[in-house]
Amino acid sequence: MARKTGADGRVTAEAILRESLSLFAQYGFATVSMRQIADKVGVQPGAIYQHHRNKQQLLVAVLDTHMDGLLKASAENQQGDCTSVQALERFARFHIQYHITRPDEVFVSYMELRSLEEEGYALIEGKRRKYERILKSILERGVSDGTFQLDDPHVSAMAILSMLTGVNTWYRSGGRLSQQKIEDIYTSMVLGAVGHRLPDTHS
Amino acid sequence: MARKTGADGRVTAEAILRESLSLFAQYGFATVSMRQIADKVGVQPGAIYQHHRNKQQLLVAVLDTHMDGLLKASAENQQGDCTSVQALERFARFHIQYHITRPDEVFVSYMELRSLEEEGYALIEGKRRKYERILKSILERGVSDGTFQLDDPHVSAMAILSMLTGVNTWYRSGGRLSQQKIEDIYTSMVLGAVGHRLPDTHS
DNA sequence: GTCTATACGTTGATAGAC
DNA sequence: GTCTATCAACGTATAGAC
Repeated sequence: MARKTGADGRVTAEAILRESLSLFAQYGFATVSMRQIADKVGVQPGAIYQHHRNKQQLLVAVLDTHMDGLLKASAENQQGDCTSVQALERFARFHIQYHITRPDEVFVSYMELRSLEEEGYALIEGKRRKYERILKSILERGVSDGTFQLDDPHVSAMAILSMLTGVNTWYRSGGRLSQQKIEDIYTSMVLGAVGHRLPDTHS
Repeated sequence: MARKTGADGRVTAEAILRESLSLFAQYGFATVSMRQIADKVGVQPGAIYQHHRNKQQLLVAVLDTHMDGLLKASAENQQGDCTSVQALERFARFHIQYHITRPDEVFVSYMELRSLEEEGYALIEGKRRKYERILKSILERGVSDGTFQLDDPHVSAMAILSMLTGVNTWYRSGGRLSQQKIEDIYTSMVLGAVGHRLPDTHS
């Protein structure tokens, strides 16, 4: 049969990433078939292989797109001079904002690390480490200028990231609390956890 | 061919749960086949259906076993009178100890919630909520007796649980830090996050 | 770039012998 | 309770026409 004339490759490419992300988030990478993705995009399964070598590379592309977006946005967020407390607060608010508004991307990025084979894992894990280092640097600065009290910047960074990213396990938009309020609570907890006191958020 | 004589059903049943857990942790529920499990156990695929109605019920059994163990151990840990600070510290140390020594169970319990169908999900989620409520109660007590400063016990409980459970994403036994030290660091961060100060853990 | 058609392995689950 | 044998459905990926 004839091919679909007038089809735009870039549109298809974007649709593949978008629908893959959505399906992976809903059912998990292992469960989703190339057929399902093709159906959602509106092409035949074989057409996906025009854009990605195989299913594994499709997953890598999805995760890599997310990590690049995160690193770029976080770099923009961290520019400008500020104290270590301000930097930590800014980081915490940024992280929550970015993650809370992208539940699918975040979910897939954390859940499907295990589905990555060696090469893709190294790529994504490298970018994740780069992001973690941003927070670790802030903590180290706060320790050396005496603002924060903590024993181990690396462990504290990991703990804080787990705590912040955890919002996504319970937050649903339109819930009891505004996004602003959630940011406030988490920021206050993060500052407390590193041994810094806010004047008083409890009133 | 003849059946394997002298086989003990209870031994097989335990082996199925044990090997399923291990395989689910390593490869993910969706990826693991009944054949793989049967191979590890040393039986034929059909034999598993003597113990579990289908693959889904096998997953439910694995997760339910974990949740029952967690709830039982946590109930034992929380008995006896103590202040709210002591209760929180005891909870934090318990949670880390329990989770850090059972990486597979914890990993599967968090990752495969999505693989549960309605009925099984309700069962497991109910037990998870029950566990969360233990921490929430401790926080509420600490707020009402003026020991903790926090705005929302529910959100704080979720944040603390994310932080504590997060140890499992980076901790590997035999690493740089002793388990005791890790407990100390996390406990100190938890107490800080709820607005309570330790004398000085930084020396 | 997209299509149809298809190769070919693997899946969950069942039937019936022992 | 375990075995062998088997089924129908579905998986990824490729080949070659248009």
